[in-house]
Amino acid sequence: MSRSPSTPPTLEDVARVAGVSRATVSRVVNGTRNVDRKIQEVVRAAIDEVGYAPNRAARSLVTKRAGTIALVVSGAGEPGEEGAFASRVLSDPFFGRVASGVLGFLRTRGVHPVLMVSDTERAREDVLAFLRQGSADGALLVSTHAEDPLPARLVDAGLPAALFARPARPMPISYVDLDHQAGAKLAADRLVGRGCRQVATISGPLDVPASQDRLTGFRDAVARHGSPYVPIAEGGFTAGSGEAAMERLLAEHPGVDGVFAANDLMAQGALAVLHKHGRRVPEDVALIGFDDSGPALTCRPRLTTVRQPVEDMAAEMARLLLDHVDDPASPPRSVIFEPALVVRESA
Amino acid sequence: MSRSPSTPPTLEDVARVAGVSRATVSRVVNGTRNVDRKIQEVVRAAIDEVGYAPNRAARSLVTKRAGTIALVVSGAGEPGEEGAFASRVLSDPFFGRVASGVLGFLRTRGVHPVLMVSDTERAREDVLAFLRQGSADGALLVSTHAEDPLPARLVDAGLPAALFARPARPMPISYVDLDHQAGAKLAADRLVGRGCRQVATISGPLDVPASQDRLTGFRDAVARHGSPYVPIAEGGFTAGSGEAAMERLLAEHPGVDGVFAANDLMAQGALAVLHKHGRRVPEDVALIGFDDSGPALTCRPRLTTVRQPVEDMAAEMARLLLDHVDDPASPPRSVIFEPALVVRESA
DNA sequence: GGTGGATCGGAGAGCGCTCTCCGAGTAGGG
DNA sequence: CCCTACTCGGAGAGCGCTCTCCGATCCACC
Repeated sequence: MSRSPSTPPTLEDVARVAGVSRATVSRVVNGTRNVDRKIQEVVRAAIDEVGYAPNRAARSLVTKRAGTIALVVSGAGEPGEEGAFASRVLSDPFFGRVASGVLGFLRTRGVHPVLMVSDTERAREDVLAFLRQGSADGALLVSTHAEDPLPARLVDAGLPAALFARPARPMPISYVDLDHQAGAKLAADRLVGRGCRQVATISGPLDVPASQDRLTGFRDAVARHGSPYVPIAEGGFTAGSGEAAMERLLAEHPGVDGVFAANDLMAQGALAVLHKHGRRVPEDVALIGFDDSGPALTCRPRLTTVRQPVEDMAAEMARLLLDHVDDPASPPRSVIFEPALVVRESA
Repeated sequence: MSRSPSTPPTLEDVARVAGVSRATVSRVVNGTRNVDRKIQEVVRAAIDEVGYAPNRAARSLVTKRAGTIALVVSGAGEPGEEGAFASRVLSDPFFGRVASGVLGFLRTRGVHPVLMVSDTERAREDVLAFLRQGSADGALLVSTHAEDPLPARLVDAGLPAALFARPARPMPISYVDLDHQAGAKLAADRLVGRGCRQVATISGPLDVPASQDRLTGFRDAVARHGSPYVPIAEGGFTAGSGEAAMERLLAEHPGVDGVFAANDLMAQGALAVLHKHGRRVPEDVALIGFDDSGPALTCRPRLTTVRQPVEDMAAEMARLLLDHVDDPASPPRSVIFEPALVVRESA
């Protein structure tokens, strides 16, 4: 127990100590078939005695399962920005919630995710190679922009995968998503309900399906309240882009009294600009964000926002992938989650 | 090329197509020994033709290398908070920067990190088991609290590891760290230099070495300027704890005109409280944070803060680990980085 | 007491790869 | 022309595991 041999103990060692065959030890370890009670105890004692841990490589060589999946953050770095993409995305609390949800689910199944960033063609090849060489059984994909070629490549290669959001183009792949339109409607109803007469929106990048849905959902809901026109300023999901968008909105529509930002970070930026211009929130301008992330709580006033159940969605995504890995013949599935309005001070 | 056989191509298949032996293909793939030019070309053509990718499990079975390391976020979840720890840490932009630095370095070496959270005894066992079964060649550890037992356990088990911060108790293990005292001195000098007469500090949890260092570094530097007493409010590195700490400070020392918060999140909280009490920043109270993270930039006024080169540190940590994995006989090493003051509006 | 079936342990093949050892070929020196 | 030295491809063992097949044992039932 205390002596540490140069080489870790193997099944063979356990078998010798327990006085049984390798196969029997394997059966005890994996719980396959019936093994006599007494023999089980002897084997378990032997395992403890030698400090045995099954060798992952040997096991997956024969089972053809890695017991690992890839958690891929996919997107396009600006050429030459070298790692800035990784930094930006990984520092985004939204990704933290996704990772946390994935981890929370996977730990119940004893599998661990490998973290990968695919922001260049080279990196995409790495991901594909990683999966093809059996290092991971499948991929969980969180894309940050619409034209990501990786999902299609995975489908073409027949590699199991699940996405965090509906792909830009329809393809046979599992995904989880939010009913973004419903979320935007929640925001619109709240804004109009509290008496806003001139609402506007700071949208996300319009090539992202989620941004489009939030925009059309917001527009439709506002239209249903009788206002056909909604000023838009497009942002990039960052605080800085939210500031710029708010400035534009204020310049072009000084009378705006209600703003729906397509995420909290942009709402935070908008808030700063509103403060700067002496507009009180929510008295002069009501503001609603999206995501219910950290910034929503640290803002003053705290943000009224649309909450997506990100952790639950991420867990479900992991479940979809694992199910597909277990039964490769099963068809792709999608699960859509419902958002909820979290009312705080800003609207 | 286009037909997809039920089973992926192996070395054997490549060898057959190329008309050489398995060994030769292996040599070409791995670049070991000399192989005749022409044969190399034939082999490479065959590899492309069959779409060969070396099987990771088979390879690591014989090389006894996983080609993977574990990136462990270690800390104590409050009993029963179930996954909240993971969510909190992974959403922390600081961790995002660490992950990004690690990833940036590892991708140059073709290794990928497995993300693990160890917040319970069970989870710690998982990490240990994961390493002992050879699923990863070593561990990168980011601890959030001082009494983390994992580093010692890794050392005892003889498993390669590197820490992101100096361990609470000295032990033979590699780590990178910041010269926290120097960072705190930077803040103190700035505060005193701009004329603050009554400075105070919001410290991190005092059982964390980094917090202690920042506190003593700040105290010493202020003392060197002639003020022996520095009011302290202990926080927990969260925005909420920063708010509470600032409230206490203001209640007990209404005349405070300069505050050093041990991280940006707490500074952000302090800022909100300062606003609430009608204190202008930096005119009435100058405020300095630590980390130069996202919140520092999104705050208004933007935070003057002490920047740690987190990405560089994380990359170095990964390098230390990989070096140790390559040469297990090499002694543990530590690398200390220098902080820099980033001057913005808050001080 | 004989027989069929169920239960459960052991033997051994083989997963895909690396690497040592061997031997064939070539070249150079005496 | 022979012997040594060096280069480079092939054969084959073996990494640690799972799993199929086989055979031994035991029991129930006729």
